[in-house]
Amino acid sequence: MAKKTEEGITIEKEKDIAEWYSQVCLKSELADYGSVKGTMVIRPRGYQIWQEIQDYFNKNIIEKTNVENAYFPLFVPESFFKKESQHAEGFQPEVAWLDKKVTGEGERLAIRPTSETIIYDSFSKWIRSYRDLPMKINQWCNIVRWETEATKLFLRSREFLWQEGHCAYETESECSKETINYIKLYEKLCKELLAIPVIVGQKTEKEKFAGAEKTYTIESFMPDGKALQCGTSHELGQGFAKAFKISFTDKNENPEIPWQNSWGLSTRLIGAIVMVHSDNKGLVLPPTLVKNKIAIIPIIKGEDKKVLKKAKEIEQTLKSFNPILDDRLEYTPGWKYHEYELNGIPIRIEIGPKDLEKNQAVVIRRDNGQKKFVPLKNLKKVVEEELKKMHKDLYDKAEKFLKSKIISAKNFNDLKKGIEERKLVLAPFCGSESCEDEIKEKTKGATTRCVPFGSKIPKSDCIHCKKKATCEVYFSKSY
RNA sequence: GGGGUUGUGGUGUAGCCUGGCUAGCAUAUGAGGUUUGGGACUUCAUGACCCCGGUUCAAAUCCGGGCAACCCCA
Repeated sequence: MAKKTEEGITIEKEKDIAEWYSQVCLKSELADYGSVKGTMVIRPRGYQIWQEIQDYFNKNIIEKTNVENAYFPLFVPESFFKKESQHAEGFQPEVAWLDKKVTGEGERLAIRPTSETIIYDSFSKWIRSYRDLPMKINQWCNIVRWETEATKLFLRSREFLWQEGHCAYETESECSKETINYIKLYEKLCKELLAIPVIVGQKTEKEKFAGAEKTYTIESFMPDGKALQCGTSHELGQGFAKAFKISFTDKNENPEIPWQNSWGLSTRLIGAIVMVHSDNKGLVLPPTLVKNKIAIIPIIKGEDKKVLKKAKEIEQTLKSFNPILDDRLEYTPGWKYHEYELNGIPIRIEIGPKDLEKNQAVVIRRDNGQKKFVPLKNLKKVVEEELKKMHKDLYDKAEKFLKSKIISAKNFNDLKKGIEERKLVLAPFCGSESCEDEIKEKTKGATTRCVPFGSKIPKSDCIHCKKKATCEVYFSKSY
């Protein structure tokens, strides 16, 4: 049973989204601030969402693509870390180190900002023959990236939870194909489980993962006009394999180097869900993510026991939705409505004396407040339908929003104006890192999000430097 | 990286400028009573000045340092 909360959300999403976001996360009891700067406590309600994501992931991605879950150590020796130079350089600014004084050993230890290095050290011992390939490993773990900038619950914290998949293949083509497949599976997860539409594409040279040849990404767009990277899949080529001396003997007894990819998504997704779906009453969640999909609220008058009896019958009928029957007498129905709205319970069912007479119950949807008077015999069917509809409606609404924010830029002014208006701007681009830096500076913070899948090489010139464009890329501000 | 704002019971705040009584209010929490179709009422109880130092007869208030949070800009 939910505990009493002080009050609801006191600021509107439209007025101050940063404050609103914090309030929703804290007051709906998804998370709390940790005592150490930049850390967060994921509370049971938040962790439950993470578990739903894990369940979906293990069932639909890990099992179906023959990946095995495992666990690797938290600490990465500095010597491992330095083996792949681009990787080391890229992550260097945000790694937290354990000093030699602490370790008592000859070298510092990094607290993993990602686990390529320590996992590939194991791969070098485990991979001997083509018969060992493909090797496909995933781990669920925590990660530390010592951000110095302002942090935000779920979206940017120094420690977070994620999964990281690491695979090694015999051939480049198999590796490429699978790298793309994983990003598409992430897209599917966002749609089916989170009701969040994303743009799938490839990162530019500047934005790709340190040490990767190609990085694919899914990008969602937040109501405040900032993009949020929701998951990535990296084609690593043979760089790490060479650095970690991973090799195998092929069918013809020749020594070969395997091709690798890695892919991950994190608790950041929980932040995306809050941002995209929730409203001024509090949390709104796609029903798939919620264990207790229904709150049943009996309206009890005096000594009358009939209503409560009926409410208990309804509880039994709807058992598969794990309903909460809130028969507490110390709170008024109105109070309970607010409480379950704040906490994002998808459907509320009210049953009172008036309903008893008509043999019905009142079904209210959390996302749109829609109220339906439903004959008791149809209750289960209606609830089932509404839950399904709710998921679709949430997705459709978010997709409509996303589409409304996308514009195409023909010249640099369009781009600048679009960024000022907090849009997601598609523009022809040369692909150079320095050009990207200059655009960021001139637009006050626009970065490239991705080159969307299926886009063609434009015939026009780069929106900024006027050299020949090599791709069409989305620009926006981002988290 | 640069700038700004703010730290008072569990939570949100008043008081600070102009130092001085028992640190006020709301909400939450515990116990009791009355209630129950959109955050009911009531009685009693519990509970706070971020940390360290300085000035002073006297510091929540003034000064210095630290720590933390939030916001804006790069």
